Amino acid sequence: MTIHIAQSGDAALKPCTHDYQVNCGNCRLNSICLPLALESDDIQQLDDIIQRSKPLQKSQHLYREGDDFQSVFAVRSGTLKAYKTTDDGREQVTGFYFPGEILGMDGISNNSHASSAKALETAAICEIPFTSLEKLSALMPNLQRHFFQLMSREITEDQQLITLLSKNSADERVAALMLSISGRNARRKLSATQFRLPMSRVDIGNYLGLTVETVSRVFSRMQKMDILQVDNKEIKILDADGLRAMANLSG
Amino acid sequence: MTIHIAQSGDAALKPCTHDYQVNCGNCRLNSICLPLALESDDIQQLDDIIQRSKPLQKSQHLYREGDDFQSVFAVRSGTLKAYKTTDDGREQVTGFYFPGEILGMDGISNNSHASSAKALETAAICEIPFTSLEKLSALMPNLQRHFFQLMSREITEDQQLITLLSKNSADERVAALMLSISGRNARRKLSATQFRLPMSRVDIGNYLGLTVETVSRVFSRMQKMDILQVDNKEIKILDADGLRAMANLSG
DNA sequence: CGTGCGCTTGATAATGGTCAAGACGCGTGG
DNA sequence: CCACGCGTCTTGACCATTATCAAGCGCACG
Repeated sequence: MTIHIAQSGDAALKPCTHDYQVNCGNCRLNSICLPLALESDDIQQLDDIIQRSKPLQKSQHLYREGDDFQSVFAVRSGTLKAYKTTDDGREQVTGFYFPGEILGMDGISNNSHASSAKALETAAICEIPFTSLEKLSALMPNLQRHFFQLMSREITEDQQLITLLSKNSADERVAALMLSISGRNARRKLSATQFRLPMSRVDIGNYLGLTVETVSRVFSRMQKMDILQVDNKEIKILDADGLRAMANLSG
Repeated sequence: MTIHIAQSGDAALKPCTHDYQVNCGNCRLNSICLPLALESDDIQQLDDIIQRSKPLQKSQHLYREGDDFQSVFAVRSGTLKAYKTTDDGREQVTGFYFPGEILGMDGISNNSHASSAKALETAAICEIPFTSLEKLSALMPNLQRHFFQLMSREITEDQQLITLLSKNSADERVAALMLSISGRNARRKLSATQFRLPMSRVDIGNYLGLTVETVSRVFSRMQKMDILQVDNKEIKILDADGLRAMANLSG
């Protein structure tokens, strides 16, 4: 994320160049991203259709609700949120996307994005033009299978969230989100117990169907119970079992 | 559904035969179901992989959470609910499936069904073995595209439900469900204003994240406001605009 | 050094849950 | 055909959780 600091002066003048070496073959995320389950020849073909442009700055949009759907996107670094705006102006966050995760698949059904996606911090993105992906999928059964699986996972994750919103208390919801982020960190070989939240309390509330105040109160409560150590966005899980107990997850 | 009444005696003895004539080509649902967007030659090929077995009786399961995933299913008649059971025994209904709709796609990601599906009334089902569908998709770009779109639609619908659960009041949730059922009826050329609910109040509550009592109270309120006429499961929409206003939907 | 935004905390209010009782409908069996 | 019993639905009274409103804190940034 901070690769450019030394030369940020001229990076503003011309497209950045450090991405030349990044490809699916050497990306450290390729074991959890789209290339998963592909042979190296196939990875090369996938790589050929992927477009890497310059990083998204914090609060920039990757796409907006209603935009024509052209591509799905893989997060290489940084974090994004996907959200819909209700017509009375409130915001429903439908997901947070960490490195190695794919977003934009909700645009396929109508050839138009059903939600907006915005960077929560500087983010590098791989763009995968969908028509190319479709053609490639028809040729590479493993890729087709994997993409079906990715979409299916999006469905099951949405259903998890549905259950969470419909059946769980404020404490349980926040605990579940903390566990989810912890698990996704672990998948990327980062600390499962200590991390910085990329999103604001408002975003958390809009994701979990709670108000900022409630989210804040839950964090305070967890801190008082010595389950979490909360310092603004810095989170340290002190009692993972306690957190799991608090989440009281369904399955 | 009642085709067999005259000969139900021998239907119990051997497999029913009236299904012989049903195929994707002549199914009256083919304009809203999987064959949509296929040429008639292609429809024939799709038809060849589809299996039609004897109807599911009310409250029988089509599949259960954790079952091996083999197929996705299209509803030909009747209605099903998909649901997950939380480990404290409560039930989260994740969707209702009417004729022409596809279910089971949440099983693709782990090769195991992430939810259970149960018939709310006698239901005829088309079973589509997934490996065959995958192979066929690789050969028929339109089919691949259409299936991607179906999965994407499932995602956007789940996200609608997420927003509903997270942002809307009990009144709004029930109104939105009534409008959804009304619209799906219209798509099948049935009455948009008068229909019989196939699901119980409990199911509605478990879908909308409400208790039975609240659902019942909302129906009473709507009746009092002359928006709906409710006679147990028989619903008549008296004031569609009022209902839309009450739903206060986001988009 | 002020201004603003994000976060926290407190007091109060409302929505929906819980508990309880009764009505209605339906299938079963006498 | 009616009585019974069970499951589903409705209605009421009360309560709990979370939203709302309001105020204050702290940090970043101009």
